[in-house]
Amino acid sequence: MQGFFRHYLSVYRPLITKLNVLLGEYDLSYSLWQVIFFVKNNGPSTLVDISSHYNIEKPSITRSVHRLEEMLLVKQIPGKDRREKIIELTDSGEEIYQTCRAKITELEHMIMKDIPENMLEAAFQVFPLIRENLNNKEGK
Amino acid sequence: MQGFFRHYLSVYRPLITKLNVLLGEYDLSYSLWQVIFFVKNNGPSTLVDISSHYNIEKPSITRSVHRLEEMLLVKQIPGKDRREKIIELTDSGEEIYQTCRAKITELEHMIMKDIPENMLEAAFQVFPLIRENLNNKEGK
DNA sequence: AGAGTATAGTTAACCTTGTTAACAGTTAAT
DNA sequence: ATTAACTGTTAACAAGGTTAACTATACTCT
Repeated sequence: MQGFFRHYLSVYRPLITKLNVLLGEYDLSYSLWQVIFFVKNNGPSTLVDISSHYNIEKPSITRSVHRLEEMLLVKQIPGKDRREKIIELTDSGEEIYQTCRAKITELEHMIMKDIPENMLEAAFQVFPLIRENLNNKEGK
Repeated sequence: MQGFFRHYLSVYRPLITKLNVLLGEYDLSYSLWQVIFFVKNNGPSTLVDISSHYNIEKPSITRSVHRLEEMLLVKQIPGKDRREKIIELTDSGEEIYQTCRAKITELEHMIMKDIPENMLEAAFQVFPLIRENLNNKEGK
């Protein structure tokens, strides 16, 4: 099983490139998409929510959110704690989410074409386990 | 099987971070390691060899190779075509290859701990197939 | 043999996306 | 009431990719 990382990583650049081309049509990139995706699927969120979920430092999230605000895909809503900035998708944010989501799913299908179901299944399940192990090592 | 990309990508940052910490002990990073790895496993190579294997543009490879030369891990050897720059590992390059290779394999084992063999096997086989599909879409 | 074309590598300028450090404003704790 | 902790922002930086333009060398082909 030597070479696991190498095999894993060799997929990364072609994949992220394709995703960025796809999202680029809507002036998005995967890093922006991640924010949209999170807010859509977790409801109104603070920057810390997003930051800690993806393990990305706050300044990076600040930047992404600012861009999404400029693009009017995301807006701030009032909250009790006035330190926090709570954001949610705007209507056009929702729209673009649906569109991109569909396109990404389509791409997923194309990429998994002709690959046996059971293999994909197994791979699919492996990722969370690996991430678990990666995190555990962290705390050790 | 929706969410395949997301699951895949959620592993990337923790993994590459760990690798970069590991390699950082030897003043390397994964991008430099890729060059060392390629040259070790493919014998003396030109920058174009490396560039086209990883689908990374030449200037990026130029930069990496220059760094490795400064670190004396890689050296140029004479070739017939005087446009080409053919490089191979130096002795200390070989040494550091062996060391890092061992460390990476060790990390691989730790990360795959307690994950059923058959799942890993399947995942392992899936990566090349996915890359294939990604590339085919390219040419279409 | 010479003109034009193709290829290898380099340099410079730039972009994206991450990081740290320092700070302001707000809330919580003692 | 002070002090401590937390949220978000800004600024400066780093890694690692890109494109465009260039030099030097090799190849092609009448």
